[in-house]
Amino acid sequence: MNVRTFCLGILALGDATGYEIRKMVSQGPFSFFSEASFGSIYPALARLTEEGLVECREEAQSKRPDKKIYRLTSAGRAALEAALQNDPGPDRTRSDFLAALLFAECVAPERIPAMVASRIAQHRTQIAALEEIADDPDLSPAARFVIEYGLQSLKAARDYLESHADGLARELAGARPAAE
Amino acid sequence: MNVRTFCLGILALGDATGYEIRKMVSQGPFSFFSEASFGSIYPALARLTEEGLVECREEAQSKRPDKKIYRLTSAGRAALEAALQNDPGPDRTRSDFLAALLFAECVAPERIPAMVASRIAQHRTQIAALEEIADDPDLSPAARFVIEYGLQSLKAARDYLESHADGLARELAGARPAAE
DNA sequence: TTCGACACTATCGAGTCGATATATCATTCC
DNA sequence: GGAATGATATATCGACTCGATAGTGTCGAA
Repeated sequence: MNVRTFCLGILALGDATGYEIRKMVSQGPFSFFSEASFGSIYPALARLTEEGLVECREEAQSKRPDKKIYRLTSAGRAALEAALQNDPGPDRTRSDFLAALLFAECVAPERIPAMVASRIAQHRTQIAALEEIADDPDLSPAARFVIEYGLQSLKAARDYLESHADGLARELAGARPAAE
Repeated sequence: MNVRTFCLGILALGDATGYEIRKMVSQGPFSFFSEASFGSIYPALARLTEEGLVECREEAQSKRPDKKIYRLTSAGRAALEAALQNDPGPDRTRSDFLAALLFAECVAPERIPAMVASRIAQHRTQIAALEEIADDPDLSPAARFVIEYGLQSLKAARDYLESHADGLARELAGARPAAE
């Protein structure tokens, strides 16, 4: 799914500005499984407007810069439906942490325990943020499902780190006892 | 972590051709948390060679196209160590599936149960593939740790889908009973 | 009163993806 | 026997996306 389709989808949930779309992607219920920067959102919205899939009404505000509020057209809704027909590609996880672990093992193994500890903390923060979102009683069934899904896999990852960090440290230490 | 650093890291584990790097990224122990296409690997290797961080020896093969085997130089190893100093950014999961679920809810809710079912199948396949890799007794401690980590979070996701798919379907059906 | 956070727009260069091209051999299937 | 497929291996190109940056104004806090 490209940013284009993503914008269509978010606008299907309600009108929004580019700024709001960005906020949903980076903080809202979408935050843990998607990314999109202004550099892709604004051009996407511009092109979608050209093609008549979204409409834009400009709202001049006296106190702030103009708002451009985008709204899905019926052509846009049809395009979104079409895009949802083909089944979504596989999930892709990008983890610099795991990559760094593998590389560190052969370049700087002494750093590994600290890396794992720091990652556990990050996981806890992320879980807390998601749990806060999950508290909202107004979530739609699908939104709740998605958030719980993320929470479960995040917690599994955290639990794994917490219960196996020491084991890894021991193995690493054991493999190169001369280093100490 | 960019493809550049990624190549350095993989070469730290052993000499390789561009093709082999690609295979490790798309199939090996790296497959579930990283991606990189030829379009980024080859330019990265070329630049790394220019900069003296990797060396390339060409091996003319009679029956196949020439192999360009890349090897990390000591400068390359130093660069990798430096890159591993700054702690890795947060993990990012990109899930078109979850996005599609949220969008489908308001555009084509009747498709959701099929989408979930298809995703469960995909998860099982992915888990089986990872378990096969995990069977290798020669895995280094860190590699085993990384694979187990992936396996745990993948299984948690699968379990969640398996045990909550029906609930979601029921809620969806309940919310729009007139559709049936 | 200056500082930073927020709301809102937008662009640019560098990096990356996905498709495609080229070529040879091995295997498999009809 | 021959055709199709797929693995090994190289590499490029256009389109897309990221991350940084820039501008402009409000508001609250230090």
